[in-house]
Amino acid sequence: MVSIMTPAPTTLGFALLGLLHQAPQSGYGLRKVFATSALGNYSSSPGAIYPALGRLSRARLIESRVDRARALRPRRVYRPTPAGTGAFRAWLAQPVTRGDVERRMDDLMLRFAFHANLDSPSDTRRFLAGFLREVEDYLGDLQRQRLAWPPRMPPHPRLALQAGIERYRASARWARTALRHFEARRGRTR
Amino acid sequence: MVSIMTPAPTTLGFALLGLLHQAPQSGYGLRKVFATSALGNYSSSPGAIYPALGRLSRARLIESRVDRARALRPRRVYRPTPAGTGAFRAWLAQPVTRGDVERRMDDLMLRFAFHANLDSPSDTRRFLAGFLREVEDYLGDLQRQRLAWPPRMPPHPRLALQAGIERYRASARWARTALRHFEARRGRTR
DNA sequence: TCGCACATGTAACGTGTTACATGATTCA
DNA sequence: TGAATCATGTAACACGTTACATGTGCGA
Repeated sequence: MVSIMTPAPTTLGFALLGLLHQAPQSGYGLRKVFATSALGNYSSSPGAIYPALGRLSRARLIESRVDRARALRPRRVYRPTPAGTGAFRAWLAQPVTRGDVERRMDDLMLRFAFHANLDSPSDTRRFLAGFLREVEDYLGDLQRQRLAWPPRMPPHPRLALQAGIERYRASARWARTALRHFEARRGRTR
Repeated sequence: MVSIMTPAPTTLGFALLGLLHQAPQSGYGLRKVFATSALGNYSSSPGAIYPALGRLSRARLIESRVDRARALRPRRVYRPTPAGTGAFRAWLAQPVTRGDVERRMDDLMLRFAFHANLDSPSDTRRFLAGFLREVEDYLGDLQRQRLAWPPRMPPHPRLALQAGIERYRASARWARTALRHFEARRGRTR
């Protein structure tokens, strides 16, 4: 449960929280993960990471201790608190909204990737089913827009719309495949 | 030519500039366009639009006059200046970068759509060729990442990567089709 | 008369970006 | 000796979001 009165973390905050669920780490370690892994879309700049860690700390979602293993170069190592684990799980289990698929596709894929930490196939299926529903919905709207397009206009805007349609079609196909993957595993999860 | 010392407009600024090239409009009119058309991803909130118009004005990229057609309800109507037209064209003709395809796909599609205003098939071809090159480049990286993935990991992150790959594949296919469209028109443009 | 569309703005707030600051350790 | 890496942070800045403020004209 997130304690009331603290604003919800941003996507960057949840990404950090998720990484800390895989292994407690220092700010510098987290920066390296962002700089090298496919999460590279998210900034690894210290001006983003350290304040975000500070906010998570103040919200009591993570806690830190100073690691003096090598005495002269101490690192501050962060780990999630129980409240942080709760907030993280709640974030993962959030229903997929129309706004998410319209504007926050990257966030959605991040959330999906972190379902690996949750290890709850039913939540993953719910996520994928919701994702597919919203994508198909939006796709319908886009296609209706294309049909309603005034003819005899320059081709560029229509082509730009078409690009979007094809990207969302690819997402829908992906979701159907992924859903089959997790349907197949239904009932026989460790 | 953009006068030196004024910072470059944001994407929202260029979007406004582009719309004003189609027809001079008031802030309210522009807001409606954002609220109703497929540009809906960009915010139509007054707190974004009006300050952006103010910045464009200060940079002398647009100018405004007060329309008193119906006297008691005046509107401030904006139109691009010659400098604004120059900046807009320069924005459209900018080469597509790796960073653009990685993180600013929406901006790219907006730019592509506004090529309709430019009406220069060679610029459009250059844009599409650059776009295709960078997308294929990035796709190569993503696919190498997938191959290098440590086996025996939970499937979620790999599937998230796969989703990205398929979206970019769709973009590459789209670009090839669009490029053929403009190649076909080569030489016989009005 | 009520509420909606027209029309333009400002203020507070949070966040990310860029750039800077600091200092130790390791390796060529 | 000097550069790169380890490690943590701060400050200035611009931007978008949300919410608020203000007032007219028009149709039900």
